[in-house]
Amino acid sequence: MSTINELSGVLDLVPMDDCSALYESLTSHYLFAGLHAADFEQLAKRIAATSIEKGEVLFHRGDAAEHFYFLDTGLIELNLIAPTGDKKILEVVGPGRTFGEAVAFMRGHKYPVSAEALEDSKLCRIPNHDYVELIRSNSDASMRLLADISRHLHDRVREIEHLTIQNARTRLTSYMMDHLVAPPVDDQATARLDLPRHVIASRLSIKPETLSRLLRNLTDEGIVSVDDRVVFIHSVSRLRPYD
Amino acid sequence: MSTINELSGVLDLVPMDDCSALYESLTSHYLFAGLHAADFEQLAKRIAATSIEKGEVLFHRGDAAEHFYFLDTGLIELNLIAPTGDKKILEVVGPGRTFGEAVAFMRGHKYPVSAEALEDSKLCRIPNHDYVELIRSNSDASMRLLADISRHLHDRVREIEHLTIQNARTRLTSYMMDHLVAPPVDDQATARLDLPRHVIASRLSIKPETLSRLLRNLTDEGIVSVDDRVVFIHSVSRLRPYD
DNA sequence: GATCGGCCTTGATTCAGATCAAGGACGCTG
DNA sequence: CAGCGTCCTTGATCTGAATCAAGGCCGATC
Repeated sequence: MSTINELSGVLDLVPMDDCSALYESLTSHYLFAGLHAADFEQLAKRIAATSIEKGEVLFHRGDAAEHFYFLDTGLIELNLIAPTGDKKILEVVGPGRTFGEAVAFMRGHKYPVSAEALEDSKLCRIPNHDYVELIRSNSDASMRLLADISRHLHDRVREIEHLTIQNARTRLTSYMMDHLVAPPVDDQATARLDLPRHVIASRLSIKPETLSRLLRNLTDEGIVSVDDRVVFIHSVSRLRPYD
Repeated sequence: MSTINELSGVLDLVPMDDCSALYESLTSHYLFAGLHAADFEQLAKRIAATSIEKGEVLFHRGDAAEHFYFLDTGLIELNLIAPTGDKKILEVVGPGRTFGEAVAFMRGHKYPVSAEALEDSKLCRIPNHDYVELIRSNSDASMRLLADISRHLHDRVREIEHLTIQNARTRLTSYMMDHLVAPPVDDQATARLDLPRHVIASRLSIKPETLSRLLRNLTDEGIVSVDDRVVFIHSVSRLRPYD
């Protein structure tokens, strides 16, 4: 699997300001919203729009990290890969979100994860250096970035909690509760499991077989009904007895 | 177990500037080193020195987080506790290090972990609000804090990697390599496991019995010799075959 | 509409690590 | 130095999830 970096000669890396819709959605992101218009225009000149196809790898873990990314359309997975080939999906990033922004401050400036497209995606590539220089003189933006990275940190702590003091079943039920289409009413709710089963399994650090069996158990116990990607939860309190 | 907060009436919360040695070590910490002397003096007025005994809990997960801490002497564990009572030690903090500083920027301002003293400890308590106000006007300090929190984030990602795509034995060997007394020479090295076994086990997310058995296996295989807290590694390359 | 190839499910079996249970080795205290 | 508690080790057994192995269910392609 080749990376964008290796291929950048043939990829459509266009200046971002050629693309006004993208410009709009970027400026409304909280990491850019605080910037002065003139400053952002300067930065925009260094931002490139690009796209990658499903299955392509945007960057590998360990690659030198010169940029972070804003996802316009599509879906990107951030993963870790074992020497044995086993893969753990840490996070699935959807449109309107950034990723890789914390790496700018890490020693060594290497990506700690790989990024691979789960679907054809459009994104823009923001140079770390220029962004950092910009926020250095903008304390509001710095505070937003601090909040952003702290939230990531908190999310990782929660993940470690799930992995260590909870089991596979609880991880699945947490995942469901995080993917409700609406808040529960009358102890009932509906969740959309809007990703392929094997992707959800990897996010939960289980095998697809185990995910399948857990869903079967919950169904047999009368707690949920599963219809393809939609899970109807008959009893939230039975699904999450310790909440 | 009661918290410092509940007990603060009886605890020796003294103004930090009464204690010049502590003052010294604080100013040399990288989160404070960048501050102007005058600014720091202002902040110091709001910093309180305190101490807690082994086994006491400094704060519980979920407590409102108004302060972060600098550890002067002693040892503090940051842990997560399951409803079942199982405990996972996320990190063991030693003298000269801070903890809780990322929480200032988290939504809700609640500690995501608990902090408990592994040994009698002396520390100082820095009010989040004052510190944030100070670094807001100091871009160098902001950048240092960003680097600090990003490093924590990276550490958590590495931990997730260990938990998901590696096994207990590999976690132990990584831990050993992180606790060498000196760089390996001639494929040999010495590690100090300077914590009680059950603490190391919890850090590695295994049971003490498993840790004991893993050390036995490594010994039986002739890879290490264990003498109480000192582990002599006869062959680093056999200990870590994939490095 | 037959064939193919992904993706998911189901069943049988295995395995890493947990749990349960029993000592052993100490450092303390009286 | 006897008695005790804490921590660690060892052995036997159990268990949650992985692995191995078949099918089943599509949707795509000719």
